[in-house]
Amino acid sequence: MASELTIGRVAKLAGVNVETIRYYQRRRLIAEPDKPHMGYRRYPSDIVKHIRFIKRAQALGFTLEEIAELLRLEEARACAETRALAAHKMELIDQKLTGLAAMRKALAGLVQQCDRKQPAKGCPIIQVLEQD
Amino acid sequence: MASELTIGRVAKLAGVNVETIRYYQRRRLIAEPDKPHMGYRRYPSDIVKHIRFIKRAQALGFTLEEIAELLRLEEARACAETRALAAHKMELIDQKLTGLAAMRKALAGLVQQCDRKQPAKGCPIIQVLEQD
DNA sequence: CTAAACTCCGTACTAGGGTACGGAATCAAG
DNA sequence: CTTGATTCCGTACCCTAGTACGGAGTTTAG
Repeated sequence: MASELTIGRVAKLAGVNVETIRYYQRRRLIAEPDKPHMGYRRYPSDIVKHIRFIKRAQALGFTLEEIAELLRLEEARACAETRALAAHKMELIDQKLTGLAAMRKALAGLVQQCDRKQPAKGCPIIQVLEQD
Repeated sequence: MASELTIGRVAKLAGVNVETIRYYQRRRLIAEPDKPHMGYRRYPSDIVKHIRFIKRAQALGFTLEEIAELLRLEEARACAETRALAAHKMELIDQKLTGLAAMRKALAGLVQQCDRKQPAKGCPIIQVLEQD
């Protein structure tokens, strides 16, 4: 393992854009390989797992900044902190869920009113938006 | 009604920043008053309702672009299209709700695993993120 | 009348997560 | 060896919804 890959091969293997890898390096989410072999980077194949880690964490709702923190915690084997980060993220997701559910309910009510309304009484949705 | 207001008074009455009003003008969400009286805009007091309309629509999850559309539909008294816009927005919200609920569930599972795990078996959250 | 407050305008900046561009150098295939 | 693909780098740009800035002109209160 740890054979040497070019950035393009890493990108293909990880399913991301080359630019994304360069971006993650700038954000310090992944290390830049030490020896720019004749000016070109060579990556250990582990880097692909690393990128997949990032993508999985994103799918769980973490931002890149939080993922940087997760990676530090991984290194430190700090399970308690990791748990706390996940729990905190869960709370934020709960808040978003609550807000969206309220929006959904309000919209559903308006759409229903539209379907029940007597013609020539004006659009109920517009009326609600216009109300004082 | 329709007394003349300065931009600052409009902002205060509508509860937004002066810059926000200028921004809405650039986005063509609100009309720029015709007579820049000595270089200064004068707004009819109706504009305040108009801005509140925008803010209410935002609270329902509409983007400014969609709100521009809503305003056109208001003018056209096009209730059917308005209903369609609201229904579409509701679908998008449903999609977001589904995605967030999945995230929440995954995170909740991971946090629970953390609480049940035997020490020295590694952090379950990290393990899931690392998995192949 | 003077000073403070307000308004004008265009432009730049914020967050988040990348994508696109362009010229130079280098690598790989035929 | 030549051609085309890849890589390098920095910088600019995309989206959304504003906010901030700075200098000049104007209005209003004291």
